[in-house]
Amino acid sequence: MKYDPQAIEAKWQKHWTECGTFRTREDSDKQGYYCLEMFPYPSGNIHMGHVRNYSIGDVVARFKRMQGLNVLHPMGWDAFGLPAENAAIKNNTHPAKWTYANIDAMRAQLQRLGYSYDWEREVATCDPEYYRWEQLFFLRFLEKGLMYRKKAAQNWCPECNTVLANEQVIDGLCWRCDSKVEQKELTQWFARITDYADELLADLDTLQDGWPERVLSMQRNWIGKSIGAEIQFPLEGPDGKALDERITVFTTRQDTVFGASFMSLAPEHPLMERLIAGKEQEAAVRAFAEKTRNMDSTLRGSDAMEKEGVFTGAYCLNPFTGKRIPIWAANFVVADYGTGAVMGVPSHDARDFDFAAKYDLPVVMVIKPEGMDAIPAKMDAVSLEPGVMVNSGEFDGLSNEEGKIRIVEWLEKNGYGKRTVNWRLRDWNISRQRYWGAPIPVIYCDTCGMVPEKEENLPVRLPLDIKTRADGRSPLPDAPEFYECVCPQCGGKGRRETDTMDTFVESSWYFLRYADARNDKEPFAKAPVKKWLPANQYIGGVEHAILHLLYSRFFVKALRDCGFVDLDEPFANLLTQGMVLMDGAKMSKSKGNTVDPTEMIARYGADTVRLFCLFAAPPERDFDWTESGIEGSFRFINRVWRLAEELLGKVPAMRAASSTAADAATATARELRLKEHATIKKASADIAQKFQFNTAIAAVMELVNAMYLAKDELLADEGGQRVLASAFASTLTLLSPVIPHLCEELWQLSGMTSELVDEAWPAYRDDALVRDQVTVVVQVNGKLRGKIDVAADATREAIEKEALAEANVVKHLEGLTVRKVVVIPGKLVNVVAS
RNA sequence: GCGAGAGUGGCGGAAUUGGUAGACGCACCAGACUUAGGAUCUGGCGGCAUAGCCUUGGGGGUUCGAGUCCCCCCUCUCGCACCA
Repeated sequence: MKYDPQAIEAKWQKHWTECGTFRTREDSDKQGYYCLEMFPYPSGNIHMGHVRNYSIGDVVARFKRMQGLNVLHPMGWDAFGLPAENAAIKNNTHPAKWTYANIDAMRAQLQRLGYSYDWEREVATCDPEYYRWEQLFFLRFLEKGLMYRKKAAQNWCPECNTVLANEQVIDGLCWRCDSKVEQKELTQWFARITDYADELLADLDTLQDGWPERVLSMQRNWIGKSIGAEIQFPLEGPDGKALDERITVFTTRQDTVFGASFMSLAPEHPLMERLIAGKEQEAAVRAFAEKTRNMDSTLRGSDAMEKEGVFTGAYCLNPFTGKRIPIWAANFVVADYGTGAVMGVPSHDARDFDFAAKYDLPVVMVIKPEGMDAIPAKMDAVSLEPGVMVNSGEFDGLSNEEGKIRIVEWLEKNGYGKRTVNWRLRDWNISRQRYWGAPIPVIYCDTCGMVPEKEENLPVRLPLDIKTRADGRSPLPDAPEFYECVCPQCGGKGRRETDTMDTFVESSWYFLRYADARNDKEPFAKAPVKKWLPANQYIGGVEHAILHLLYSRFFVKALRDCGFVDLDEPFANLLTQGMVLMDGAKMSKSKGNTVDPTEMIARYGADTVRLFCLFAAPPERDFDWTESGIEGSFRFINRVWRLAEELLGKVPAMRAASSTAADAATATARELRLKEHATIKKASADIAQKFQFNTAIAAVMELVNAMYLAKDELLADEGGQRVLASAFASTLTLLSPVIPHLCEELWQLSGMTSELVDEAWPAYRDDALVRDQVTVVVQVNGKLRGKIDVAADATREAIEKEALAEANVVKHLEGLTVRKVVVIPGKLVNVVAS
């Protein structure tokens, strides 16, 4: 009988659906296990990246199930977002229609792969039954001050016609369409993620064991905590005395403050106008500021940009010494980091050193490196070494680390500054000027100002009977049927907010909704969330290392503080799977190097596609899709199929349980039985400890190879047949999470009345792993010279004696004196001789 | 510059954590079966001057023994960055 994956897979998929095999039981007394994969954007077609992601997840889910856990394995759709709108415009349809059709198509594709999802918990974020809860969260966040509106320069993508969060601007370009991002002054809604900066950073330590170091480090970088001080430099008045007005700088090197020889301000600094007004430098500074402003933002942030500055004509005073310090406008000072002002210490900062050299500013050493005798009169290079404070008045002689603390104490005592922490993280702009998103539930009223929508009026529905605009701009501001409303406060005429929420808001909590997906009274009840979260395993691409994974962590903490959950972190363990490449490059439509999973399934079946995705490389690494590679996986599956056919015809004992030592009477039978148990041991460890599916599969391949070699001999007697049957049953069990359809079919053909999905994961028997003879390798001075077979329980002395007698060993010892013999029983002997 | 990860056959990748380097698969070669083989089965397959020698990016070191541990260097990938 030919292996017919299409028929087999259809049969079992139908069976699983009809029996509700993968429906998660809330009433089970088994321990729960939440296996979560990043939900897809419903583009209409799954790609190989999805197949890889979800195949990994499915093996984990099925494996944990077989280990006796009650598994929650849900799937849903990240269904709002721009592509739907763009596609709708292009194809003259509606985003909702397009999206729901895509969801249907992709659901069918995922089902065709045989994934063990509980489809009854499916969520689509564009469903009002989903986003109504998000609007509720928004209102509660608003109440708590975690959402707020502010006017500021924002990242604006002219192509997408919307603002972008900082996290969505990559090298000055839009993350989605690669257009150059512009700055635009707008009033926008922000989530106060910076309130959680400290906790988001600190809690990364609790994820140390479960998350990849790479992701932790990326998040640390992004949050960007730096500890230092704010120092206030009074401006110099016309009489040379200090004014009340001060320039505040942020520095991490307050210990070098005595070496400050210039002050540099961002050209956009708010004090700038005042400083230059009426001075002879005024025109020059203006021109410089203009030039800097017009500079390409990507160029301004690059190494290539020349560091330039212009003297403003104004001075400030060092609060420690009263020394005059010239104030410069400098193009390298970033207006929105720190305070937009930097004290220039050329002696101990590389950039300041270059700047001082260029404009001939003084360079004074204030930190003398350890081991240096005299303070050099002139510094010809920057010094970044730790050391002892010099030229620093009362602080002379302190180590610079001690100095940091003492300087801060002085600042705080004298009112010239304080210890401070500066963050790179900025609040999350969640407003989007697009149509296909969740409406922000607030109303603007001429009398009352901004008024939150009443909770009982949720959801604020996104109107579906509305035509999208050809230019991509949101139709909502032109849709009175949407924005015209009654002010919830005064009953007067109100106007709804027409911005929608960033789709990353939806994906920041979908994993909570899965725990209680059909609840229509509240976003989720507390009990199921407590039961299932944090998710035991989260699996997805590393491209979300910052965006989605940081937002979700923030969201959970904010929900916790609003009383919705009792949870600090959403994902206990994270696996970031590698990309699927083709000819060394990421598969992409523009490069034309894609492989369509649907086509591969039609040709080989889902099991083969799953097998190849898992076997080709360890999950976290990228792998190259190759035609011959998937052929190899198909060949292996056929090999298992043929082996089954052969055994089914000849082995009456296929139904037998695990073979016994008595069955394994011959050497070949003993070897195969040992191999069976060794394979169980290795495959279990590879999957359980490291999700190394590739080596687990390789081990089973070895077992199959061994069965091929042994079968003719073992088929001869009943004991041998039982050993074969047992090994084959183990093969099916071990492979079932990877290629479930084939295994289930062969299990049934073997006469089993149970189903493999309900079988327990096999356990190996220690006694089956015991050998009476073992091979020990013999080295002479670390070089392999021979092998000996000895009894497994042979003494060290016996092994040593045997080793020294081995012919090739004897030859290599000729003329040498044995100095030492290292014996590792069961492994090797190393004869040290000279 | 800072941070993280990685460098092993023609290729994807293994190596029980200091103990036979190259499991398993791909590609390739040979044999068997066959009317046929792009099917299947069996075997071979790092390199070389082949009783042996060399070999895990390069160079040192520790050790009876190093892909694995330590030091120095090189290359690549990713993230952050005139960040004060």
